Amino acid sequence: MKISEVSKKYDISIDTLRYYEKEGLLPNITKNASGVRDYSETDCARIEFIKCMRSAGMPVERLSKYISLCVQGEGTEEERRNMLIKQRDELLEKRDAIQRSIDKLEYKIDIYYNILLDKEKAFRSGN
Amino acid sequence: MKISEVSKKYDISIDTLRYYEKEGLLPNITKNASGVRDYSETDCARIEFIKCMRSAGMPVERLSKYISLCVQGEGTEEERRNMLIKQRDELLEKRDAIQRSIDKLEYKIDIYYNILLDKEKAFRSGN
DNA sequence: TCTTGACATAGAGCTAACTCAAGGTTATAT
DNA sequence: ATATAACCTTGAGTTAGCTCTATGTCAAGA
Repeated sequence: MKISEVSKKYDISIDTLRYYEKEGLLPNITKNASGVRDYSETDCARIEFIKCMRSAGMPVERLSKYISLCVQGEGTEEERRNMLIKQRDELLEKRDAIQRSIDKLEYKIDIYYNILLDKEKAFRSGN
Repeated sequence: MKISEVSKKYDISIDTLRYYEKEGLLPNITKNASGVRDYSETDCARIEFIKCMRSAGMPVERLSKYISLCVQGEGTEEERRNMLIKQRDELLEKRDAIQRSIDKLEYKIDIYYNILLDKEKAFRSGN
C-alpha cells in the first residue's frame, strides 16, 4: 500500500505518517528501488493502533518506546505490559476528569435553560 | 486572597494564573495601591471552573470567549449555552475515544498476561 | 520528448499552553 | 537601616505535534 492510500484509509496526513516514522512509530517500512514506501498489513495494523492511542492523547514518545520494545521482541513482554497498564491507568483518570467536566457543563446548560425559559415567559406576559 | 494562596489552594502555578488573566480568563481582578492582586470569592469560583474545564482540554481561547460573554451579562445567555453544549458534545466524543483506547489496552494487557503465564509454566516444567 | 503527478528528503515554521528570566517595587522582620 | 521575601511587568524560551516549503527523483500518459 502506498502512502497516499494509507493516508486516505486512516485519515492521517502524509506528513504525519512520515513524521511518525521518523519518531520510530513505524519502523522497517519497506521501500522499493526508488525509495517509495510500501506499507504492509502489519504496518497498517500498527497504524490503526497508533491512531487509536493518539486519539486518546498517548504521547508519541511513549508510543515510540513501546514499539521499540515490540521490535526487540522476546523478553520485553513484561515491560510492554507495564507500559500498557500505566497508560490505561492514566486514561482512566483522564476519562474521569472529562466526566466531571461533562457533569459540570450539563449542570450549567440546565441553568441557562431555565434562565432562557423565564425570559421567554416574561416576554409572553408582556414584560 | 493573594496569588500564592490561590496557587496553593488550586494547585495552579502563579505564572499560569497571571497567564490566564492576560488571556482574559480572569477579568477584573482587584489590585491594591501597590498593584498586588486580591482574588475574590467570585474569582476563586471562576478559577475552579477554569481548572475543571482545562483538565478536560477545553482550549484557553474558548474559555476566554465564554468568560467575556459572562462579563457582558444579559442577552448573551443563549450564546453561552450554545458554547457549553458544543463543548459538552466534544467531550462526549473525547470520552468515547478514550474508552475505546482503554478497551484496546485492556485487551492487549490480557494477551501479555497469558504470554507471561505460559513462559512461567514453561520455566517451571524446565524448558 | 515533454509534462504531470506522486513520491522522496531536509529542515524551517507554526500553535497552544505554559514556564522562565531579568529587572523593579513594596512590606515586614531583624 | 537593611535584608529578605513576595509581589509586579515584559518579553523571551520551551515542548509537543504536527505542517509546510524547497528542492529533487521517477514513472506514465499525450
